[in-house]
Amino acid sequence: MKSNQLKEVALIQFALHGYQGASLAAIADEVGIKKQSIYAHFKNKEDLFISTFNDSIRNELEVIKRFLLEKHSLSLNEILYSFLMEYLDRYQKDHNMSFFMRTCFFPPLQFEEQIKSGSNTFVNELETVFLDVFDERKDEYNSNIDPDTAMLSFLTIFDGLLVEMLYGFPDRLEKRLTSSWDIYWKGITK
Amino acid sequence: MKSNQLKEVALIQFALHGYQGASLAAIADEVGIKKQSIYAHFKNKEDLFISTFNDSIRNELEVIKRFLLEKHSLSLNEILYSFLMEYLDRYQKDHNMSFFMRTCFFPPLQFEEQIKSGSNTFVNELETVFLDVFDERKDEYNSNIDPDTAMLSFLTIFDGLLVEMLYGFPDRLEKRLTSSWDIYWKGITK
DNA sequence: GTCTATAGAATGATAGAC
DNA sequence: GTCTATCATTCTATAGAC
Repeated sequence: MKSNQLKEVALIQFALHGYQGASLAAIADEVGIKKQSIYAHFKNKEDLFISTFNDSIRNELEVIKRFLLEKHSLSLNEILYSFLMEYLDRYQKDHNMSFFMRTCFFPPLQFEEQIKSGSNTFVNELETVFLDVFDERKDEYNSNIDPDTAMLSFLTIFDGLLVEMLYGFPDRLEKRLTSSWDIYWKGITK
Repeated sequence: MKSNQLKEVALIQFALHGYQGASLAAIADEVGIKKQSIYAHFKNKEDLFISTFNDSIRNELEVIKRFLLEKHSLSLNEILYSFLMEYLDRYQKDHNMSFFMRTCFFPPLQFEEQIKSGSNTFVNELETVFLDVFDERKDEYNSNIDPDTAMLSFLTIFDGLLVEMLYGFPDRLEKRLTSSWDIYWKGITK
């Protein structure tokens, strides 16, 4: 379907240049049609953008849930650490993360409310699925620590590593990952 | 000086709308001149942007160094925790952080190298000044932990909280701050 | 240093033929 | 559903008067 193809290309263009920086001409060009033909599939640029954003939320949650399902039989330590590594690695290959973060962190002001609502749904869902992980594995970390606390502090480190990834220095990211994990694991186990 | 005034307004416009989304007309308008008059102060839009960015790095480092100087007599625990709180609080009042993060995380592609060089300088300097803090206070946390590790994992949490701040839900940020701090402090002291 | 006038290109969008 | 033709608007930028 051509509208999906348009959304795929739009995702990359919006990720690279932002909403205002991405032009319909460039998107159409890469799909192999004229920019006017886009209007047969989407009402306007705003419509294309919001459709792309809604897809990207779904996609992002799906990737995370599939990961946790795959790793379900592993230990807490293995699940969490491999999640950090695999998710960070994905950034290089998949523009969905980049688009999603750019849009949530710095939304075009005319979409602010819609995007905030979407990102709120996303983070709530993310916290819920990770809380499950910590709830099911209470025997693998200090029993004095609330699962909610363990989950929230893990996700904060996750976000912090995303920032370092955005800065774009792989060596530094590597050092931050091992250091953060070292202190975090000490923190929830000792 | 009018060129400083232009940079101040440009900072806000770039922070809110990004490089492509901010127009010279809007910037000039807010300063009270015509857009053509900007060219008496800056060669072009790129020049205005890069000048604004270079100022913002200097400003950001200055704020951090001044903070650490002010709090120099406090304990490690107090310094780090108050840094997190005061820095996050500043985001609401000062567009410099917003502009700086937006530019470093998602640079306009034509400036990619210059911005990467600037952000590299910034993060290196940030790590250096915080390493000093940890080096001078080795008696306040577990002696088995390398100061570098303690510093890097602290800055990762700091970045993670910045992300939560960008999402824009103050209640959730508050919970993440207390949870992360709880686990982090356990991690470096026990 | 600021203004008016203007160029030249690109943008999002619409109308209508096929 | 895609095309050509076209429109209105906006954008960065330059030239030259004051």
